[in-house]
Amino acid sequence: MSDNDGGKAAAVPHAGMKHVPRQASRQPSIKDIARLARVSHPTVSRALQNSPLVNAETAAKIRKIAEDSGYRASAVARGLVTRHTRTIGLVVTTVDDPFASEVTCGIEEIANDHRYAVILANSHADPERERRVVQELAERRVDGIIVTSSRVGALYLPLLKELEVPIVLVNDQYPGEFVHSVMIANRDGTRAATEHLIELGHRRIAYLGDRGGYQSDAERLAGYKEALAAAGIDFAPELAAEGDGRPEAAIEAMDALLQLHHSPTAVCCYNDMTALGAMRAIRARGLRVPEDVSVTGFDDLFFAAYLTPTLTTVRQPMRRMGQMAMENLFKLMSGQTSGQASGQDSVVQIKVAAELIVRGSTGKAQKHEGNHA
Amino acid sequence: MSDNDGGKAAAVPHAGMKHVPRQASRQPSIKDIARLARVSHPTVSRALQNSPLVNAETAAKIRKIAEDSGYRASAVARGLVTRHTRTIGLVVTTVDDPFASEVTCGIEEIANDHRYAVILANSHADPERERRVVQELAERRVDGIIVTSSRVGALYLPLLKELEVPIVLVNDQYPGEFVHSVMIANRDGTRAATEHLIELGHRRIAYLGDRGGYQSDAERLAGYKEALAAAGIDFAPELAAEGDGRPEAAIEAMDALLQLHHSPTAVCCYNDMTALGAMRAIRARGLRVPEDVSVTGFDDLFFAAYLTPTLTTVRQPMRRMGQMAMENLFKLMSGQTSGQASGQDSVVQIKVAAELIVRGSTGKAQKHEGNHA
DNA sequence: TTGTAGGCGTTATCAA
DNA sequence: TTGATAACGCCTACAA
Repeated sequence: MSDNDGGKAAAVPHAGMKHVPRQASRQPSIKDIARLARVSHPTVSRALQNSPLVNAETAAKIRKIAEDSGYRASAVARGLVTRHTRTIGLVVTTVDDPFASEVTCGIEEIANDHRYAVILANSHADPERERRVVQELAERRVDGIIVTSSRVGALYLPLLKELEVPIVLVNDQYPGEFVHSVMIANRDGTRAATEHLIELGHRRIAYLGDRGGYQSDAERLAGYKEALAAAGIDFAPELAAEGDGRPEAAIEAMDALLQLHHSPTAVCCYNDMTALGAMRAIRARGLRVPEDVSVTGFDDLFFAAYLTPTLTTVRQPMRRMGQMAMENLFKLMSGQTSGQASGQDSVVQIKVAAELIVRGSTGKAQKHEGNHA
Repeated sequence: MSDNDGGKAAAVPHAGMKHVPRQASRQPSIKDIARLARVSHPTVSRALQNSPLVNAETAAKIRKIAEDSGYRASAVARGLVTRHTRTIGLVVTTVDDPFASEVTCGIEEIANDHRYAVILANSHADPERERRVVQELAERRVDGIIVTSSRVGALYLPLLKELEVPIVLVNDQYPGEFVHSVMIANRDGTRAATEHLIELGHRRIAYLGDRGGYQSDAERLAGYKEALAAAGIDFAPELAAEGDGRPEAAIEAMDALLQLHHSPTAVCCYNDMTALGAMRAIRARGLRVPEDVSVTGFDDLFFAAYLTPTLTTVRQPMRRMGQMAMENLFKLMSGQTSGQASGQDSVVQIKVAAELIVRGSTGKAQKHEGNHA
């Protein structure tokens, strides 16, 4: 008998049982069930997978026994032999960022539908840490990885090649054969927001960005510049400020803008969190939004419609983008297991449309405020 | 040779290689490394674990080879033999709830410090689904589970007994030997908030709760009632309304309160999201906060200090609570592996203090508004 | 200090 | 329809 425990399964702890309170008794294994049902373990395996090649009666009997004994097949053991874990890794800067948590929700939703588990890892926007967590995910043999707002960029390529795990990036991209992505139309978004401000008569418009060095920020800044250029307004470097994507830093940056000799009458923010800080800084100086300064955000987080005034912003379908990333990843994963060349020539880069939502934080420029310094 | 692949490791795919683009070549295994280093695989295992029982030179050589070949030990295989996965399961109602994401952050932080991975699962506040995801976590052989805002309550007990996995609940508790918890002092929190309103002269104070049936809500309602009773104010059932913990539902509920013949001059909300909706509803009727109606929240989410007016609320150290839950779980897990009776008589129920943060959304009651209907 | 042997709990591949 | 038997990749004795 090559059995591991010779019969002292959870159910029947005979032998040397002294008075051990609650022996950390193993969960029942497939062999325990097999013994109870008087069949071989492969049969149990088949029965539990509803294989047609097993007698209906014995299958029912087996399932009953398994049920009664609280048997739960070990995904660990299964993963070892099947070579896939039904697990994906998700790397976000930090989940307490509303953008990340919305995307995460979309991902989890689709993953869960397919009975995949999601391992969550925070990179804290630290490239080094990001690399480390990706490595750890690889050790855990995740079937795929999604990374949002990556900071690593080019550093990925060699790692990816090595990992041989499909990866999808959200709101970042890297021009390589291994990297697929889902991105919002950043440039279109801020261009639309800036055009809207221009239409309202603003000429002195600031851009309050993110110093994190994200591709998103570069693109949004570009969209802002495009709109200015199209309207014949010179880009004023002193009007391009930087926060870190969170309200606190935005306050400082906005305050500095307001202290400029010829301060802006409108500000196009990198995202809604930044806009939150900008609005606060504006009010702190006794100015009003939008009468004195108009503000636009980006993301359309849940609170945007609840602020006073409500926030004009560029909507990003975050949850949907998460879903798309996950669906995309599933495609890649199935393509890979089916022995296909892992989508070398089918790099998918999905671009999602951005939508300007006009609300109360933007208004007409004051007449008396000029257009040149 | 009992080797699995007879030498055709990732490095040397000889034999029948036709023109297969990129053979899904296995990641190198410990045996591959052993062969390359001309030692046995246990030696490799030891070297990689920095075991002192291996010659320093050979260890170095082995590590170099492992490094060069991109070897990453399989956590799956390791988990199978060590019987623990260095993985914990986290069940939240939904990660896009700011409270949940803050808690999640704290958990992930501590887990990551210990090189544990976190599997994220959303219950969507559905007891059935909650049970299902917990089962799945068990199949994946997580070493522990944390559940926030559980809806299952009593249903857990039998399941837990069966699972034999340590569990920690956040903001819910169940009086059983298997369930440990970290909770905020709900009752103290709303009592303090309500007392604050009473001190401001309010007598007609509403409570805007959560119909989800959470223990938190019951406790917060109790705290509100306590404060009223202490001040000799009768509890008016018509002033106890219910939302669902999100702004939209709160708008409706608040609006109904405002339509009461003798409407409230202040409202104590279940949480900040609810307060967000309440404030909007108040404004929608042309009333002002706090001049006409004062509002208090609960949680102190990031946006509370950025609203206009800023929100008076009960602070809950969410991230810290997540950390505590995780630290607690680690204690339970180590106690278990060390062969202890899994903490039967050491059920830990941590109660965290709530702190009232007074800001701008609460003000003195108007003189002309009476105190009885 | 190193190697041999065995087992962790599954699924897969054969025969029977 | 079922049962032996062999992996999967690692770790842990125990032996050398």
